[in-house]
This record gives sequence, structure tokens and C-alpha cells, in this order.
Amino acid sequence: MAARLKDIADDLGLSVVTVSKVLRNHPDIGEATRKRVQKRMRELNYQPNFAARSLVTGRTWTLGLVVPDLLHPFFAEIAKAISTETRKHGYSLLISSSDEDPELEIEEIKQLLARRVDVILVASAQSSVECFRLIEEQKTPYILLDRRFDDLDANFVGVDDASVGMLATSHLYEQGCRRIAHIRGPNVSTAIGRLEGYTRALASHNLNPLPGHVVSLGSSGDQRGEKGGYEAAKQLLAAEARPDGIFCFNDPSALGAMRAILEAGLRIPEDMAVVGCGNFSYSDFLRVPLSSVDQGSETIGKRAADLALKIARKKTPTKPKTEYISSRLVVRASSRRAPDPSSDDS
Amino acid sequence: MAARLKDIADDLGLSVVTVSKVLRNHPDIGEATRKRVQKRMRELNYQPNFAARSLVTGRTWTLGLVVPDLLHPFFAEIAKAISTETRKHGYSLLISSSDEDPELEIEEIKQLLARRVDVILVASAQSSVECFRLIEEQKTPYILLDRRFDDLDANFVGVDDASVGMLATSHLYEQGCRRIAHIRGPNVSTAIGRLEGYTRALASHNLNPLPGHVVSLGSSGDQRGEKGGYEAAKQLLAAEARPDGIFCFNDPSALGAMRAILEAGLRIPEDMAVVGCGNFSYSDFLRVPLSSVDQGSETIGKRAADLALKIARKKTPTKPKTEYISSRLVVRASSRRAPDPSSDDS
DNA sequence: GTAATTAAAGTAAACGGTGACTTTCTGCGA
DNA sequence: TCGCAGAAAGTCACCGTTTACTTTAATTAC
Repeated sequence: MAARLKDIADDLGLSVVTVSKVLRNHPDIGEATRKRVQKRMRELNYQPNFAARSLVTGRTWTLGLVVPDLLHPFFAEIAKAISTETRKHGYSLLISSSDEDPELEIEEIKQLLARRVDVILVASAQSSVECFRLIEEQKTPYILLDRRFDDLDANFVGVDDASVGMLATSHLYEQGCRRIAHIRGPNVSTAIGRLEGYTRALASHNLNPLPGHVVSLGSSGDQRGEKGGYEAAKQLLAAEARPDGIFCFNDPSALGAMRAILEAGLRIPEDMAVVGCGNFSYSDFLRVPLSSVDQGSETIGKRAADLALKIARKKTPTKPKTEYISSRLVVRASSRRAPDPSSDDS
Repeated sequence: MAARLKDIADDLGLSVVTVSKVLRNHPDIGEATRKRVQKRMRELNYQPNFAARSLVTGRTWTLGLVVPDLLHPFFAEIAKAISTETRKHGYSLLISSSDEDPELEIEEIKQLLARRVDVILVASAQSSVECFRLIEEQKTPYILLDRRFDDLDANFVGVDDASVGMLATSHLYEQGCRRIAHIRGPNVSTAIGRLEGYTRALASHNLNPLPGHVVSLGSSGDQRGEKGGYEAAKQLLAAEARPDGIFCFNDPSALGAMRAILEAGLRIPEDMAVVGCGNFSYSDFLRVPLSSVDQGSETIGKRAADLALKIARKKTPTKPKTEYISSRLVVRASSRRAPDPSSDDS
């Protein structure tokens, strides 16, 4: 049906190889022949067959991306940025959602391996590194996004979560909060790092988390954490020393937390300030606009894509590279207690 | 590197074809042989080479999806639902964003055609149908999502936009609004259908749109329409007969509109009620929780996936099928003026 | 006891490209 | 005049499967 190199070759009385060389801009082709071939290619709207090409070259010009949840704006943004960047270079992107389920994630990764994608990018929900040994076995290069593993020497692109935690917590301190609580996320590097940053920031002001002031999102069935945040905040509201500021693992959990706080009849930020993480697009439109740490998801995506392309082009394995993207705090009403006209760039 | 059929065949003293038959559960294989082969496959963690298989079968077990914007929750949800559904059947999904740009969309589609995906699913930003002739030429089946074309007899899965418009507009009328305005979207079927529904609903109450009460989102650079909605609402606020209700093309534009209304010092819904479209996940957390028409994006995705799989399995072209997904209105504070305890299911 | 049938394997030829080598021809310097 | 270099093309084998057809041996029918 679709035109093949052979059709063009026959039409023009050339060999298939010659046509193939034109296709790939091989030097040893005469100018006249090149033009003739290109003309015919256009006429027939020729599209090379990727399957055939992959079979012989061993490369697919396809990257695989696995994220925990495509609906989560943070990951959606990363996916979009990667897609935009790789497209320019002729690479396509196989995307799948793991639903934050390690088992499902392994299935997805296996599928990508079977399809011999050139590079796998994964924001992983694993708690162990076992699964990555599987990838390494197949000699497929991979890049970790956002979430890293201490005992895994792999490519990584994301933020330094300890800084994120410190940024948010210090800000709350500067706004006058002295009983700062933390709603922590699941047992992945991001949550651990942010918790650590939170603790360090408190320590730097000679404070410690008060009893019951670190609560976990839990896995209350919701993917992103609105519900988890809501319930966690309820716990915090019932704590013996009620917090006056909360640093939330991510924006969805902050939304849930804010809902709980408002329902309890408290004011944000006067009674309780809230800071989230992710700086999702709708922060400005919320009941109380949400202060949030921007992790530069678009930059993460772009850098990850660049790295992936670089790796894909090399045939030899490269030394794992870690790229930290800088994060910044975007202050909005949910945490602005001290008058400070400077830092609002919503 | 990776194991091939040949490796297994050599190990077991069989021919490649026999092993291939086991792989595909071909009947004429002895039970003993089948077991031996399967055992060896597991040991070697054998994964069939999709490129080789595609080359000979002409099928890729890959679907292509093009959406205007992966960040838009409506499309993200569709993408996720399609991915979830197709994964179960061993199909993978190539996803790309067209950025609402018809030219870019054509590029993406060409890329998918070159990769010989089995079915293309597209929420199109085209204004003409030309591009689809291209797809038809390659004999690749395709499905339109959400946006349709009157002069194109193609598979379609989405809502009936006229009903959407009527649903929203009638609701505003029932809430006591008599000067109902509409912020319409770009020149695609969804916007046209919703506008028509809006007009029809007004007509059914013997009303007509007042002068200046239908304004366009415009293409103010933002993808989804927050900014466009903001500016459109400003125009409406300046109209000679100020509206008391606005039906917005989608949720992002409704967000923008609400911002403009609140900035003008008006109350929602008392002075101006607002209804959006899409029922995105964060509606409940907004300054004023947003009433919105739920288009069942998850259902759209699921149905589209089912249809795509059905088409992919047939070798012969099938008659185009249109599936309308039913929409429903979710009433929240932004439009609740008459006391009505029944219809809140947020 | 022989022919027809069936089960369980194997053979050979694609599928549409690419990579490594080889051939052919022309022009040029010694 | 010969040899050689370089440009421009062509040959051949292979990538890992599947498909259609053939072979072999065992089983059944008569």
C-alpha cells in the first residue's frame, strides 16, 4: 500500500540502496540523482517504515515515559515538555500511567522494554530498586524523574527535595509561624527529602517538630492527595498544640488541607498558613490562593528530554548524570502574613 | 543481547517456527514441546521483537493519540483513560500535544502515520478536513475525539455539544438569570455546538442573546483560556446591559471570567452566575466552587479505546461509528441562586 | 495391508530497510 | 601509457518474525 524504497528505485531505474542513501543524506550520491529521488519521494508521499529500520539498526527513535498519574498537573507538565522537546528531533513518546502502583509500573516498564524504546524515563513509584536491575539487564538506558533512589547510580533529573522543604518551612517561619506542621507524602524520595528539609529548617531556628505535627497523607484511595490532605489536616487540627502553619507535600494535599481548615472555621493564613508544592496552574483561582514551591516541572521535562536524546544518540553507555533543577517559592495569600510586597509573582 | 526465537530454538534443538508457534499459542504443537519452550522463554525472559513482528504482520500494536494540550485536565483525563484501557490488551499509546496548532497537529499525525500506528485518535484543532484525507489515503483508521466535522464521515466519540449548551443555559435561566451571556470558544465543533445550544435554550424561553452578549475567547496566547476568559468577561462587564449569568466555553475560561467578576467587586452568583464546562477536578476548591457541565471525559476515553481496539482487530475497514456520551450538569455555588438542595453532587 | 487422515514438526520466502564491500567509470599525475 | 584516486553507483547479507506450504511419522479406516 504505502510506498517503499523499492517502488521509488524501480520507477527511477536505481537500486534500493541508492534511494536509501538519498533518504539518509549519504554523501556519495550525485546531485542529479539526489534531486530525482527526492522529487519522487515527495510525489509518492514516501514515509520510511520504522519497523524495518528499527529491525536492522536496533534503534526505535521512540522514548518511553512512565508517570504515576497523567492527571496530576506536575507530571502532565513534565510529559508535555518532554514530548515537545523530543518531537523536534524526530523521536516519539510512549506514555503510560502507573497509577502509583509499583506492580503496574513494572508491567509498563516491561512493555517498554519489549518495544525496545531507546530510553526509558520514569517517575517511579517503586520502593525497591529491583525493577531497575531488570532494565539494566536489557541494557536499556533509563532516567529517573523527580524521584530518586539512594542506592541506585542512575541518571536523575529533578529538584533537591531537601531544599524544597527548607524553602517552604523557612518561609513559614519568616511569616511568623512557630508551630509549623508537615503533611508528608508516601515513602518515596521526594517525601523523604521534603521531610528532611522541613526538619532541618526547623532545627536551624532551634525548633523541633511538635508531637503529632508530622502526619502522613496515607493512601486514602485518591491518587493525588486531596482527600489525604483533608484527613491529615483534620488530625493536625485536633493536635494538642494546634499548628499555625502547614507545609504540605504537594498542591493537591494542600487543597485538601485548606478545605479542612476553612471548614473548621479558621482563617488562612491568619490562623493557619499553608504552603504547597508543585505550583500548579490553578493556584491563583483558589478560595485562598495557594503559596507553593515551584519545582520547575517544565524545566525538568526539558532537561530530561535533552539528556534522553543525548543518551539515545550514543551507542556506548554513558556515566549516570544527576541534574538538579532549582526550585523557587511563589508566595500567595495562603501564607502571606507579614506585609511583604516584593515576593508575589503569581 | 536480548534473547531471540533462534536462541531458544537452538537450545532446544527445535526450529524457529516451532518456537514462534508456541509463542502465539498455535494449535499444532505437542504438549511436551510447548512446555519445554515456555520454560526456556521464562528462563531467558524472552520478549518478542515488536519491530520484526510489525514488519511482517503490518501491525504495530500501538495506537496514536493527538490532543490539543496534555495539561488541560479534560484531555489529560481522556488520555489516561485510553491508556488504562488499551494497556490491558497489550497495546501501547504514542501521545503527542498539538498545542492547539493545526500545522503542528498535521506534523504529529504524519509522524504517527510514518510509524504505522494501528489507529489514530485525535482531538483535532483543524478547521478543515483536508488533513484527514491524508490519513484516509494511508488507509489508517482514525477516531475523532470531542471535536467533530460535519462534512467528515468519521468515527467520533464525544458529547453532543448542543445539549451541553442547552443544559448550562437552561440551568442559568432556572436560577433566575434573564440576561445570560456566553463566552464562546475557538472555531471548532465544540464551541459551535455549545453556542447553538445556548441560543436554542434562550429561544425556548423566548429570549435572544442581547447585543454584545456573545464574546469570543480569542487566542490571547494562553492554551486553555484563563486569560481569554478574563478578558472576555471584562468585555461583558462593560456591555450596556450587564449580564446576570455567563455560560463559559470551558472551565479554564470560567476561572478567568470569575476572576474578572470578583475583581470588579461583584458577587458570584448573586450578581452574576457562572457555569463552566468540563467539571475539572479542582472545581470544589475554587474561590467560588464552579458549576460545570461534566462531559464524562473518562467515559469518552474508555469508549474511544474500546472502539479503537475493535477497529484495530479487524483487518477490513469498518463503517464509521458515532458515539455520543451523555453529559450532566454539576451544580455548585457559582450558579446556585434559587435554593435547591437536590442537585449538588460535588 | 494399504490408503487416507491427522498431529507435529520443519523449510523457504518474505517484510522493508541498512551496513559493509565491491564495481564501474572518469579524470589526472607521473 | 599506465596506475591510482575518488565519485557514484550497485551487490549481498542480514535484522527477528510470521505465513504458507511441505515433510515426516503415527493413527485410523476399510
